[in-house]
Amino acid sequence: MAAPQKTRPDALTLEVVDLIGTVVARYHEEYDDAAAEHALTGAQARLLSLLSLEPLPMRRLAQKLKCEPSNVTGIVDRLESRGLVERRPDPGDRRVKLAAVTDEGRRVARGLRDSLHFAREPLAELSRDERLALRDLLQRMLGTPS
Amino acid sequence: MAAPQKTRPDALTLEVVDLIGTVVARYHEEYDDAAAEHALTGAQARLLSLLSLEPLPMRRLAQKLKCEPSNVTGIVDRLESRGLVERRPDPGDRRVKLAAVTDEGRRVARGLRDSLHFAREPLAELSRDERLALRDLLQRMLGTPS
DNA sequence: CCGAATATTTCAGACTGTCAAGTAATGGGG
DNA sequence: CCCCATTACTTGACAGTCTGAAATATTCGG
Repeated sequence: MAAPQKTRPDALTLEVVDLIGTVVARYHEEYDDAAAEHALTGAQARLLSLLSLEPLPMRRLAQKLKCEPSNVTGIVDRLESRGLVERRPDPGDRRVKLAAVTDEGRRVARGLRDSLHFAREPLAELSRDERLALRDLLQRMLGTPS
Repeated sequence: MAAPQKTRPDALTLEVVDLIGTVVARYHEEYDDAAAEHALTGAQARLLSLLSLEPLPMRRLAQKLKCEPSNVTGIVDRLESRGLVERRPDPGDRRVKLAAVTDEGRRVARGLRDSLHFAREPLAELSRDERLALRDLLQRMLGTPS
């Protein structure tokens, strides 16, 4: 794993990498479209989706979104000003602010998830067996513990 | 509008969608890291890679990057100020400006491509047969005509 | 030759992101 | 108990990406 062997990837690998690039592009396209339908940016949609599962401290949000906490402040500000998210004190630690979806935010998050599920359905092209095979291949590729 | 049938996706489909989300996240992470190694942003790296194949009019660049032409102006400006890209007149149409990589830009683009090929090697986990299977599944999923 | 269409740029504005500095609260050691 | 290093969050300044509208130059059909 350590020593980086810069061997030229073969044609097949390049082809697969290219296909993954296409998947990534399409995924984004559809994600951003779904977000835009609800007047959200991509970052706002991701944050809202995270919060729809459970309230989180700002710091945890930053970790999950892989960005600086100061950035999260702005995104939560914008969602809060639209009434989709609210800040609450953490009863256990007064330094902490918990971001939580409002009822309206939950509604929007649900709509977003539905658009996404429907939009992401290039998978409909595949049979159940093929989806199983694809799942296993992706898991192996990602080094998922099976 | 083609009436959207909002059938609930089954658990397997959700699982695959989730895996694809993970792939997308990892792809980005590695792409941005590779770009950062060369002091480029993601957008600059994408544009430079496009141009390393052939010079393109600003208009075409905007189409390929799926953004407004006015946006491309700024990205090319920044690359040009670093000597990685240059603007040339189009001999056939004086309205058009062709963006082209410089020698230095070509070098950086090559370095970028190499980092990427190496970085994107979660595929190394897969055997040749598995990569073949993955390629076919992705092609079917994307409905590739080619 | 004129006017519509096209290619690019410029500008204003919104959002995402970084970093550095500031405020508030926590908690452990003297 | 109090101090102070640490932690959580916010603020402000700045860079980059993106959009949309307006300005300029050029092309091209009639």
